[in-house]
Amino acid sequence: MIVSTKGRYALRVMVYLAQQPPGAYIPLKQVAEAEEISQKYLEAIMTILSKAGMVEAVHGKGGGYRLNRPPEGYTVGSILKLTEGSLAPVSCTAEGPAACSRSDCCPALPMWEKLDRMIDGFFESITIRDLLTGT
Amino acid sequence: MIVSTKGRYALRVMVYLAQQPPGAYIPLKQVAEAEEISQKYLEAIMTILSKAGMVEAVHGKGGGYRLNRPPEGYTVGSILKLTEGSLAPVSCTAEGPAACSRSDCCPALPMWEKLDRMIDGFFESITIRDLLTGT
DNA sequence: TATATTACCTACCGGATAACTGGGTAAATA
DNA sequence: TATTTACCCAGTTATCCGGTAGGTAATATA
Repeated sequence: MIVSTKGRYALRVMVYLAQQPPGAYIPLKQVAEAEEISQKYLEAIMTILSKAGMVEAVHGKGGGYRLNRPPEGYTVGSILKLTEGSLAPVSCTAEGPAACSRSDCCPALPMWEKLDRMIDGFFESITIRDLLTGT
Repeated sequence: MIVSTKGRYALRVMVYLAQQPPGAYIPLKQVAEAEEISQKYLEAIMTILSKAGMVEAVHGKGGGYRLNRPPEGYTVGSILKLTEGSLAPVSCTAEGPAACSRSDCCPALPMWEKLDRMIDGFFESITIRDLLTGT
């Protein structure tokens, strides 16, 4: 599976936050209830997004999360890469120490690389705004 | 991971068989050694391909496997779908009892469906011959 | 007929990962 | 000071991937 619930939950939260009054901080509890997602599980996901600067977090009463850019400022790819780690559909295209030992003679490698680029281009061409408007 | 070693091994075996003398039956042992793949693991994969009519199998001495079509008669997609079961990058596009309960209001569903079609089209447009010739 | 060679079948196993859950601590407000 | 929130860490359960072990059935050759 190329995209787990982790990444899909992250997208749903971003879309939900984009639909809230501008500037308002939304507590996680509200998001979890509205989206019917385990609050505990969401905590881990939101912390990733927060640390990466995708959302703004405020502790304490009246706090919560909010977007710090307009919805078109987030590509789907940027969010998925954060939460999923990678969008690569196969391990064959890994470089460095994890590289495949047959990469220099593998007849399928060019295909995997092409697929990699295609998927990356696909997700980078879509923003949270596109998801909102159904474009 | 959208394509596991199972599917990748299957592709490598098909490419290997395509490179052998036409009509010859190749024992699995030879394939496993040449491709450095666990023979036992390959057995399970080849049985799938054989049952689906992708290769011809002959028992006993002098037996083995061979292709029953020219290399361009096999799409990469047809082989991967067999061994992987599905090429879907997310479970969101599943239908029937496994369908997502939020499918009627999910803002991301159209995106997943589009990705599904894109990946399917990609793999169906490539044949074993393309892998052989590097086209 | 006996033996070697091959495909095929069933069952099992260890490790990794996904998807949570529980129990805290730290920061901010009322 | 009490409450509300984000954040941190450790465990848990189930699933699946990749592989192994030990057989049986089919075919050829001596």
